[in-house]
Amino acid sequence: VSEDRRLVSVAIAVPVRRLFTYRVPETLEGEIRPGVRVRVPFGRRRVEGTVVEVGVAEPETGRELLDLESVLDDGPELDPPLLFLTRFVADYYLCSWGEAIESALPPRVRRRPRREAIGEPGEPAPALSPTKAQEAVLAEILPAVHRRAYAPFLLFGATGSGKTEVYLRAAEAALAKGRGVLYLVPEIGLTPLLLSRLARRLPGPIAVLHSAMPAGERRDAWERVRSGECRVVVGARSAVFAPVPELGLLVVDEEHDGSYKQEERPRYHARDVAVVRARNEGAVLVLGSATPSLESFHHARAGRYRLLRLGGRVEQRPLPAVRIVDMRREYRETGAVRPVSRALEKAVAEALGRGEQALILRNRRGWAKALLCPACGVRIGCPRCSLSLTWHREPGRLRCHLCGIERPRPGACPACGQPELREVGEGTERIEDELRRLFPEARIGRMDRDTVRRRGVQERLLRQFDRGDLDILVGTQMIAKGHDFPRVTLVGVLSADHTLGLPDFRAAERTFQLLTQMAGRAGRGDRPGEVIVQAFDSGHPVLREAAAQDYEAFYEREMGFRRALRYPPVSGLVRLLVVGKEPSKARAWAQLVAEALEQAGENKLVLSGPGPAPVERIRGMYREQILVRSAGRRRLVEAVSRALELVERKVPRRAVHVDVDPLSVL
DNA sequence: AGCACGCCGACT
DNA sequence: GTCGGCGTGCTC
Repeated sequence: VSEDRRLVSVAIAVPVRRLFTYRVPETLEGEIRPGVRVRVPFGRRRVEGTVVEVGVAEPETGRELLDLESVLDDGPELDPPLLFLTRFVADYYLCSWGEAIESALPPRVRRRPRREAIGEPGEPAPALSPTKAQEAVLAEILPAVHRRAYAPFLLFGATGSGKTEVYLRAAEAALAKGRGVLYLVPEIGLTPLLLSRLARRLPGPIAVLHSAMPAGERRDAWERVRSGECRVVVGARSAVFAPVPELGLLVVDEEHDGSYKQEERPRYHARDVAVVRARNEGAVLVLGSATPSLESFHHARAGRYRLLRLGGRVEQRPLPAVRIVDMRREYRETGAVRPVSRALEKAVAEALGRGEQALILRNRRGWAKALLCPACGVRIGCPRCSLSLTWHREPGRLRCHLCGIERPRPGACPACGQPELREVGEGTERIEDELRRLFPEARIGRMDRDTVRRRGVQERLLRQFDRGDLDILVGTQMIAKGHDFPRVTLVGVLSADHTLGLPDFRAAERTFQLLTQMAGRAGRGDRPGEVIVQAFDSGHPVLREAAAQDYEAFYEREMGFRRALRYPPVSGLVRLLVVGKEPSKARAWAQLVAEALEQAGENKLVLSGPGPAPVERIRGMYREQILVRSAGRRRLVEAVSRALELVERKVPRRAVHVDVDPLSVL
């Protein structure tokens, strides 16, 4: 097998985990090197790809190799560190290298007008003098920035403890050393407030990278980063691939946030990619959170990250008082099922009376989760999914939250003809209505996926609430993140325990994070805050730990459970979903996949399933789930990879969905 | 992912 | 008799 300078490996964005070999025509030889984007003939079409290796062996296909068609001169090229990083993504998350590269590149656009970066246009920043706690933390981070070597930190600090100031000072230090800064935030965290704060504090223009940005703008920002014009990048998930030259500092704010995980191929976790990138490129890594993921805290405990604690709130503001209301008792004592307890009603009234604001969380949208026939027990379900339809009073339709299908509300039970259907499981619409009834004078806003569907509505709601034009804001978890409302002194959480019952190993972790985040919303101004948590299972330890804001108690107890059941972070986890239109086919294929896993894992893997996924059917497709666990994550992924090769001929490729390190197994 | 081939049901 | 449904297979 001889190598030939004129043969190259090309990565193409198809879900086939292999590379394709092409011949380089003499005319293009000078331009070809790894990372270059090319156009190639591929089957009956022509596609774009990326040269990943020059001088490779001829593959053993009897046929003549095809020529590269052209080099995309306007296309970007990836530098070696980024090529290496995308290769890691492909190997670890089991996608093709081409798919990984595709998700790292900005969108291709034709003509693009230059747009302005977020520059220095604002007045220079009032550099706050750091608190004692911030100084102590910076005393660890800054020397690492000067050393110019990989150094990972977990910055553990409550909401309002001043993490951003720490990031800013670390960024200043990195920039002063001539190195670039990559600052990742969750989807929702890219607020104008944060951007202006960064722009006013850091020298030079800042690039913003976010997949919701128009293609042209994203492309411009990307070019500015690659050219070195912008040495600070702020962005969401995909910005982890920003082509920052000489990366010195990588910040992952709110590292526990689920939006860092991409829920489509390639299913990468930007935080975990960030860790690999920082290590590869010798950068300082700062993961920040008030409620670290169990993964990150576990790594810190094991000494893989340096744990830095940032103590109490700045300006010595007290933590809010958290009260848990037992809704079973409430029901016994009042004899009525009211979504708002007497205690919460009283507290809202008092807050409004003082001219203060209330934030009410109900993590479920719509009016009623389901319509139930009281005579025969039938529930109106989605025709394509194994899930009930949610009643939305606005616009007066039943809607499936999984597939989006809409139905009119039947006048009577479709099974027995009983005319009255009962509404069960109240959502934000219903809560808003209830609050309007209880507080007819109050100005009430609702923020959930239904009300913010139109562009700009979310910003408007937040602005109104911030200005004091609203007294109460009701909403789903989107009200929990990233906003600082100084006039909020009361936070109410309804059915705080409903997510605890989900058949998902991260249910408790997510509930704890949400409650802690919500508690952090109360009393950020000079007035103390109050949090009222309503729950049926009011004695649940997660609620008590969240009420006490005791992360470490939660961590220790939850780790006991993860250890016992061998769930992450104690063990690596891969989820395979085998999907088929017919349940018998899905089952048979899943069985074959499971057998291949046993074989490829040499019986060292722990398998759960195959069995029906918790949501058995979505969009008419039956879903069989297999969970695979093993102590060594890399070994686990390799075994899954081998198993997939083993079933290549027996199970249709499209039927198998693989999720490495899934956030949820629902 | 595309894109083609190929084999079974309702139409001009 | 054809149009077209989507299962299966391949892409240097």
